[in-house]
Amino acid sequence: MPKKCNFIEKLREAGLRPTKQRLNMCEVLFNREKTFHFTINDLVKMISEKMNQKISLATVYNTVHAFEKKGYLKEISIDSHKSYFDTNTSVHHHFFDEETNELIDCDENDIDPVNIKKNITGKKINSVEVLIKVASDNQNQK
Amino acid sequence: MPKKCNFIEKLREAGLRPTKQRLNMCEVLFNREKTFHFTINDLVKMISEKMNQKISLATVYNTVHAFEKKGYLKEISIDSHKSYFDTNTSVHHHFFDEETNELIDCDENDIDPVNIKKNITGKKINSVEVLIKVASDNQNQK
DNA sequence: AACTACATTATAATAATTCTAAACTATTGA
DNA sequence: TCAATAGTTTAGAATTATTATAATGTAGTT
Repeated sequence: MPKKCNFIEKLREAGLRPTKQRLNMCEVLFNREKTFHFTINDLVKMISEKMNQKISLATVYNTVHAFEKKGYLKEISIDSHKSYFDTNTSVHHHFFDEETNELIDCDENDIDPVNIKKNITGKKINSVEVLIKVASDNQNQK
Repeated sequence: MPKKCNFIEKLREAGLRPTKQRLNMCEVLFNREKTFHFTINDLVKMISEKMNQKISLATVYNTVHAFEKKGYLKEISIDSHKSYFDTNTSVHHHFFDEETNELIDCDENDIDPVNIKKNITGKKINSVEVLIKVASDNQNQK
């Protein structure tokens, strides 16, 4: 688990000034065992609760976008109304539970690599993302 | 290519009343050789141009959502700011050109089926979608 | 310490989408 | 055929999510 000083480094390396607000956000986002998914709304709540300190909504948007640009966060878009960010920025896929609105990481071992046989001419592939939408299986209860 | 009467049937079968507006939208969306992708904005423009007739924005939203619910359209979400609809509702994947903002169907032969080895317990898979983000390959020019 | 560039903030502005309630229209059945 | 009714369309208001603005504040540099 990284300490505060590591976040200062982390921000500096990305060319971002280590401000109070950014360090608070780093604490909330990265000072934990497991990576997780959140919406901007979730995050604003988490910051004000955990840090017990006010933060401007604009700052949260700015900082999330700065972090995304620097590769500290990844956006996962489900549909036009559901957009999440992921603190796990490695290449991995997702399950999305359409009933609970829960986004769940897909373990690398649970899915075979996606094999693209033919790409578009003159283009390079930047990313390949699989989204598996699931819901409860009620066949048994019927 | 379906004729107007087919659209009346199509709508009725889905439990939607064949109104003038919905038939116009069917013309614009489904009376063509190839399936295509559009945003709500695109569609509003297309209707007013092609049909030479005014349509309320609210109606376009309502109708697109009704069509989506009935399986006539599928939403493809790229990120929180880019949401497309697809008149091709079959299971297929997409390329997204990050430079031109163009969404391109991935031919079935160009990608191997995605093999999910382990699903979440108690859940059934509703859909599996792959999104391949591409950009121009400038390595040669460098 | 003072300067400069960048950040934060509250608020305003914008954009996308949904709601509302009145007017309209397709369907049903007398 | 015509009235009843249930669903639909509409303009505009309301809502929500996000971004812009401009004043104030802060980090890094000299």
